Amino acid sequence: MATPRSLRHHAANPRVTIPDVAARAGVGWMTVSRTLRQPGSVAEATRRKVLKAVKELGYVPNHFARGLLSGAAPVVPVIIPTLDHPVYVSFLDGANQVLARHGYQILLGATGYDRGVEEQLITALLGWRPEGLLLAGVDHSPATRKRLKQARLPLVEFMDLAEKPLGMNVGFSHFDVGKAVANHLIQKGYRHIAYAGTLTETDAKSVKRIAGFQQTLRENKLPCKYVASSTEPFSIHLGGRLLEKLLERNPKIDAVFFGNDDMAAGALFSCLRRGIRVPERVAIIGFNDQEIAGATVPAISSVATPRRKMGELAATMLVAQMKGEPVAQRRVDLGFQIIDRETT
Amino acid sequence: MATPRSLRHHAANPRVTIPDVAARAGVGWMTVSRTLRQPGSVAEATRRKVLKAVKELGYVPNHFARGLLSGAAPVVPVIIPTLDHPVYVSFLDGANQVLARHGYQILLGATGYDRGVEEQLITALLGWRPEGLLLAGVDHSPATRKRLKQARLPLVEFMDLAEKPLGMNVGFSHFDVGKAVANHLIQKGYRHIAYAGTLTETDAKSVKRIAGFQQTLRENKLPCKYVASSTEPFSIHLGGRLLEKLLERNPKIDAVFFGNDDMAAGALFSCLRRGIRVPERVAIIGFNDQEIAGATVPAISSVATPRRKMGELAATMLVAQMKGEPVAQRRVDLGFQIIDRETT
DNA sequence: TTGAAAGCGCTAACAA
DNA sequence: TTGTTAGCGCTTTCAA
Repeated sequence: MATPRSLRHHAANPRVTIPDVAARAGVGWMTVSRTLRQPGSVAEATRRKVLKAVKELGYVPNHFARGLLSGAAPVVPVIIPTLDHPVYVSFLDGANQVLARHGYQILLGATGYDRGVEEQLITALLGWRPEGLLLAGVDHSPATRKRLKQARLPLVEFMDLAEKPLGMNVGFSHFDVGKAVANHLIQKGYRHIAYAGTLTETDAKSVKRIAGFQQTLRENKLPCKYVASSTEPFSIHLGGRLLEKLLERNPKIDAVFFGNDDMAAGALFSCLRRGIRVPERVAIIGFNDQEIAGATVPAISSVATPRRKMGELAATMLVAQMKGEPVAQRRVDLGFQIIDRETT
Repeated sequence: MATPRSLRHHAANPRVTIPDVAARAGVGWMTVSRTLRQPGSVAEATRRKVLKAVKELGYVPNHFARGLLSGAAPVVPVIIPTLDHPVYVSFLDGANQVLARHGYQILLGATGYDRGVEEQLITALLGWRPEGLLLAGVDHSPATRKRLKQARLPLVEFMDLAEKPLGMNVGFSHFDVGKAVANHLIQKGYRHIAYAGTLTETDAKSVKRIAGFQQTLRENKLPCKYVASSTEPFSIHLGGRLLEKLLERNPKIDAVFFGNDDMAAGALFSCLRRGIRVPERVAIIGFNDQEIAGATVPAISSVATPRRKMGELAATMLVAQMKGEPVAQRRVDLGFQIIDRETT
């Protein structure tokens, strides 16, 4: 019986298989397979013939057949909310470096900050029987948690810290970031401190950052209700608009913590254009310490977060566990660092 | 015979299979398969039992088995030089949106601008029998070209324009960008015009851009040898250093075309810090029109390139061909646009 | 050093 | 409406 037509989505490539190579090389079926896997156990002349045929025909081993036998594929899904944020891209890049070096391929999944999508994505991706999984964030739907537990595969949650990680965990505490930034600004003498950002209610990490931030303000008897947020994706320009809105509504505001450096930079540029002095009139601090923060004039204060390193470490830990090696620490707090520059 | 142990890389998840589900649901083998594929052809009660078992066991269909039957997988490798460049990330994001919507998964490949790596990557990725392929650039090694021709699968080369594309092609002419920028600067009255960037000899697109740029200068009897380049990855700070080097070596230089906006911004910031007037003392123009270009004070002139749209279009064309639909235009020139702002 | 046979999980055809 | 059979491409074991 030929391949069922209904599954043949399209007139495809001439699927070269081992028998094809064998025919071409004038050798037996198994000889080809063996030449490819254990070249040593095949006569020199035979091997040369086989390799020649492989090359001529452009034979590429079919991962499906292998995967079906082994029950697992050298792929690692990386699930992030969006590619439209340099932080996740840096993570991805770091992880890719390490995974590629170990022969793993990345399957990309972007959830758009939607838990439903995350759930579907994970289910679909699990169908590839990946050896491991890299998952952004530590707050997932119950269904997702259950699925992941059932799958029982090596996995690393990253970008945030979990009390009870599903598998391994690499990140830092966003709540602590909020606290640290608030304390920093208070120490510097600011008293009317605002937060500006996006996804202030959707993204668990933002929520935690804001919670730590506001709690600290409250503990210091300072107003903590100055918040500007937007449902549109963050951008440099949005930062400017958010700052303008904030100052308009509450002229007393003297410092603003932005959800990331792009928005902080936009706020700074807006001030530059409108002649608002930074930090004299209003202080600005960003988040993530992207390169732009250290480059502007004046340079923007920020919070350094180790995202590339996080990617490398998460991948390294995952690889170790996939290979069955012991992993010393299953939960790593990478910390963060406040970078005090010219805008605070 | 059990699964061969040597292929079992590790103690893995308890691979739930259709027979497992069938046993749990107390129904036959095929009934489960059918419930999943054609729910209509199964009795209501049976179906409920099956779905219940599927849920309880956390069954996920094994893509390998399907792939083995159909000979192709709903995955699309996207091969780019690096994730460390916003342009490729935007493309990736655009492509991912479209591909995800059509049920395709992205397999990520980063070549690091290395043709050898590109070749290996493509070979490995072809083993997944992807239905299609997205490939950055149009300049590939002969071996790569041959492999791709043999594979005979739908593919789109993007980011640049090819005379003779391997498959489909979406991009714009980097040579023309170079010409246009040179003409623009000449028209504005600049006479000592430099290029600054990275990968000036490695990346075919840079090479073409510079060629068009220098040819135009030459045609206008202007010096065309002012070039500053670096082998390190581009960055905002590098832009500053490159500009400083250029002005030091050739004080006559009155305009610089940067290989991207990050470097242009770095150059601008450097000028701001050192009190060099832009554009009076030196004009600056970037490339790609990233958001930063329009946001700085003064705003940076640049060349707008349609990278997200390119990703969406490339993916759309690919999907069409993968589904066997006709594709009107197999080679699309998306063009570019010079954005004249305050730095030129 | 090479060949033969079995089976990984699933689905399409056919039969009941 | 459900069960049976065969086979996708490959690797492993066992036999020659």
